[in-house]
Amino acid sequence: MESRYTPASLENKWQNTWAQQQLDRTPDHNDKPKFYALSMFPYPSGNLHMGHVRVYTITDVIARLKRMQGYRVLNPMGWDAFGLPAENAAIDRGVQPAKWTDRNIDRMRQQLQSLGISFDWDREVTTCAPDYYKWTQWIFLQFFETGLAYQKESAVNWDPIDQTVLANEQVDSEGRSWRSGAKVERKLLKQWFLKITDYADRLLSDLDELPGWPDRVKTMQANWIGKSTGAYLEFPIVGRDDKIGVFTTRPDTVYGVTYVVLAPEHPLTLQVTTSDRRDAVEAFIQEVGEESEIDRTAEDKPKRGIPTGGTALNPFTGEEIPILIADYVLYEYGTGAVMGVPAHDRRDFKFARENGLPIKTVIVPENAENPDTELTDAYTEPGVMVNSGQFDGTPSEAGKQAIIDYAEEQGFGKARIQYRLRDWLISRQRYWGAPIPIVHCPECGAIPVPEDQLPVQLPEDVEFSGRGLSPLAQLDEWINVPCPSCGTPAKRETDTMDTFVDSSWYFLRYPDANNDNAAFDLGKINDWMPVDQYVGGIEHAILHLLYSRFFTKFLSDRFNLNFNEPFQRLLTQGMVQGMTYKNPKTGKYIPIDQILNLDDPSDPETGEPLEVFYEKMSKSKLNGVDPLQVLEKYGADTARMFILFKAPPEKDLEWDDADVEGQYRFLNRVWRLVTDFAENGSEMKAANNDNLSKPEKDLRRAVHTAIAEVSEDLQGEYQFNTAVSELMKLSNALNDAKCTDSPVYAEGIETLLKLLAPFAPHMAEELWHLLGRRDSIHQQVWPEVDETALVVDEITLVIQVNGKVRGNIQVPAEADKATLEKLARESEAAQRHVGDKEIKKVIVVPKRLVNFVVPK
RNA sequence: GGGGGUGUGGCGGAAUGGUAGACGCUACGGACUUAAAAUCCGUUGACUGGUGACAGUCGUGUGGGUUCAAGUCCCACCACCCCCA
Repeated sequence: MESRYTPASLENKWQNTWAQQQLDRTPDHNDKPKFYALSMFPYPSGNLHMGHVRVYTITDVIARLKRMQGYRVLNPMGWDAFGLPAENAAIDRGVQPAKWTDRNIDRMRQQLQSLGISFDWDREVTTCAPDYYKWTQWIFLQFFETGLAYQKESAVNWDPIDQTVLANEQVDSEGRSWRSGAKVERKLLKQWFLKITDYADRLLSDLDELPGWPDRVKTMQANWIGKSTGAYLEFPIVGRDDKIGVFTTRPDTVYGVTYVVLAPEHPLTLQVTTSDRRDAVEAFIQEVGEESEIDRTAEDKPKRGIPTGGTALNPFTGEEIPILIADYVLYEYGTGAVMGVPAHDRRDFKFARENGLPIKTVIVPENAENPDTELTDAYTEPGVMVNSGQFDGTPSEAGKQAIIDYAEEQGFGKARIQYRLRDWLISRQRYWGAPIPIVHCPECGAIPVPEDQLPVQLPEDVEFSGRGLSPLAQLDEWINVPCPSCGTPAKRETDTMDTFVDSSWYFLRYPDANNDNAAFDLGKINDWMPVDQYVGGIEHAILHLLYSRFFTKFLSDRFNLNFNEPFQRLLTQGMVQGMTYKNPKTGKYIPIDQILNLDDPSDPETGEPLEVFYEKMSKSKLNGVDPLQVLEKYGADTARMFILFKAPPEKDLEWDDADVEGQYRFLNRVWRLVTDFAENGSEMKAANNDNLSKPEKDLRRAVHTAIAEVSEDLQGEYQFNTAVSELMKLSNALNDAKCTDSPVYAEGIETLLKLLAPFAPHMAEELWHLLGRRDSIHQQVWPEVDETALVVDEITLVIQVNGKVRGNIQVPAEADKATLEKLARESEAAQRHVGDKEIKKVIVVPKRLVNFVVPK
C-alpha cells in the first residue's frame, strides 16, 4: 500500500478534482460570517516570479484557515492588465497589446493554478477587458459629475526626436528617452486630474481607524499627505494692483522677509518683470523649463535664481523688497510663490548668501546675550521675536498666532492649512489604458459620454511606431464623433487613464464580478466589504493604497455605502531575495550556473573573487529562481511550506535551496508517518483524556499544544513561520511516540493533517483520503483545543540564586507558594549555592521559578 | 536633515520582564549499504576544568540605568535598511 511521495502527479490530480467539485467557489448568501481575503492582483507580465508565489501563498493559507473556521470566504484573483509593457511589445514586436496581454494572462493563470491557491476563478477580473473598463469609465464620470475630475495644463515628458510623450518610466536617470536617447523636454498639455486634495484631511485622519495596518505604512501615507499648519499672506506688488500670495509655516518670521520668490512659470512673473530684466528672465524661464522637478528641488544642488526687477511691499513693515524667480519654487506647489526669510530658514539662508540678498534676524534664542551677532547659519529653533515692531518680545510659538490674528484684522492674510499632497494627474497620452469618456465639442466644451454609450472602446488593430502622437490621437475615424449633447461634429478625448485608476476599485468588483448592469451591486459590496485581509508588497504603501482609500471614500459618499475604508487589515510581505554573485571590480553580475566553485566563487572570465550577498531577485541581477522549476522538482506544497517557514511574512526572505530541501524532507516524514499508520490498519477512534497511560497523556498534550499554538500563530498577527515549526514539533512527537495503537495516536495523525491542510493542501488531501475519508479535508472543521489535555501534573521549577539559574527540580504543577519555597530550599542546587548564607529575600513565581537573594 | 525600522550561534530565525537560542539549515560523528544517494540516530553559542555524566565563567550591536531577575523596560551612542526632503 505504501507508495512514494510524488508531488507532481498528486498535486495535479487534486487541482483537477477541486476544480471539478468547485470547492473554491465563494458561497453566496448563507448564515456564516464573511471573510474577504485579497492579494494585490498582478500585472500579467507572462511569468510568475517568487514574489507572486509568496503573496498568494500567504493569502491562501489565511483563506483556507478561515474556511475551516466556519467563515464564507471570498478569495478572488484578477489582472492589472493595462500598462506600458504591452504597448512596448507592440512597438518592438508588432503584437497587438490586447493579444499580447491575453496570452500572458493565460500563461500566468495556468502557472498560478499549479500553486494550488484556492481562488474563485469565476470572479476573475481583467482591467483591460471592456466589461471592466466600462465601469472604470463610469466611475470617472461620477467624479466628473461631482466636479472632482477637471482639466488643467500640466507638464509632460516630451521626446523631441520621436515627437512623442514619454511616461516617467521611459525616461532614464539622466533625463534621456529610452528609445531615441534624446534629452527629454517639458511640455505643457491640458490634462485630466482627480481632486484627491478634497479628501486630504479625511485620508489623513482616518488612518487612526486602521489599527490593522502596519504603523510604517500609515506613517508613509501621513508624510505623503503632509499636512502643515500656517498662514497665507499677501504681498502687494509695487506699481500694480496684484498681490503675491504665499504660504508659510513660520508667520512669526514675517518681519524678517527680505525678498519674495515666484516660480518661473507663475503667471505674475512676466508681469512684474521690468523691461531691463525681460531678456534675462525669459532666458531663465526657458532654461528652467528643461529641468526636471527632481533636479530643481534636489537639496545638494545650488539653488539658482535671478531678480525680476519688480518689487513688492512687506505689508507688516511697509518695506520694499525685491521679487525674484528661482528654480526651486514650483508653480504646482502651494501658491507657486514663497517668502524669503534667510535668517530663519536653511534653504533661504543659502539662497540669500549665494545671491547677495540681505539677511535680517527677527527671532533670537531666549536669554540671547548679543542678538545682533552675524549668523553663520539660519536659526530655525523657536525663540523670542525681535525687530518685529509691536511683536517684539513675543515668544515665537505664540507669535505665529498673533501674526495671523493681526494679518486677518488688517486684511492681508489668514490662517491656512496646506497639504503636500497634490491632485492626481490621471491623463496618459497612451493607447493601452481605459479611454477617458469625454467628447470635446467646440460648442459645449468637455461633454461626458452618456452612460448608455459606455464603454468607449479601444479600437483594435492599431499601428504602433513609438513616434508621434498617441496611437489613439492618430485615428481619425475613432476621434471624430458628434457631440452627445448638441450633435455638432466633435472630437473624442484621446488620453487614457493612469493604470492606478483601474486598480483603485477592483476590490469592489469581485463581490459581483460578472454584473452587466452596474459596477457593483450595493447590497453585495455592503455585505463583503471591507476587505478583511489585504496582502501585498510594501512598494504600494503610498500610491495604490492611498488612491484606493480615496476612491472608496468618494464612492461611499456618493452611494451612501456602509464602509469608508477599503482594507481592514493590511499585511505587507517582504521581498524574496536571491543569492547574488557580483564581480566588485567590473560591477558585473554572474549567474550562479557559471560559477565553478561555490565555496570560493570567482569570475569565470577573469578569475577575480566575487562578492556574494542576497538581493531582491531580478533579471538584471541574474539571481532569480524560477518558481516553475521549483514546482517541478519539489511540488507546490514544498514551495509553500518553505516560503512560509523561512522568514516572518513581513520580512525579506532569502531563498536557499538547502532549506527548500529541508521542507521537502519534512513533508516526506509526514508522508511516511501517515502511510505507515494507514498500512497498519489503524482506525480513527475518538480519544479523550480518561484512563490514559503517561505516554498517551504526554502525546495528547503535544497534540493539543500544537492545536493551540498553530491557532494562536494564525490569529491576529500572522506568524506562519512559527506555525510551521509547531507542525514539525507535532510530527516529531508522533514520530517518537511508542503508543501507535492508541486512539491518541490516531487523533494525533488526524490533527496533524488538519493543521497541515492550509499550508500543504495537496498532501493533506491525499493522505486524508488514504485514511479512507471520502470528503475533502478542506471542508473539515478546524480542530478545537481540549483544555483538559493541556493539564500537566508536574512542572520544572527553576532554582535561582541572586537571579542566576542554578538548577531545576520537578514539582507538582498545582503546588502553592509555600510548598514551592520549601521544595526549593531543600533542593540540591539551593543547598550548594546558598549554603549557610543568610537568605534576605525569596521570590516565588508559581509554575516558573524560585529566586533566593543572598549577600554576595 | 526629519520620520520609521532592524541588530540574538556558522546561517534563517524562536523567546506574556522569569531556564536565551524553539523549529529548521549547515557542519561533524555514527548506523544501514560492496559503495554512494536517500533514510535513521547523535553532537553542534564561546571559553575553562574533567576520561565521563557534569561543573563553572562569559554571551542577544556598544556604554550606562531600573529590577530579586533585562534580548525584552528607560537613557545615550554605533551600524545597517526603508521612506520623505
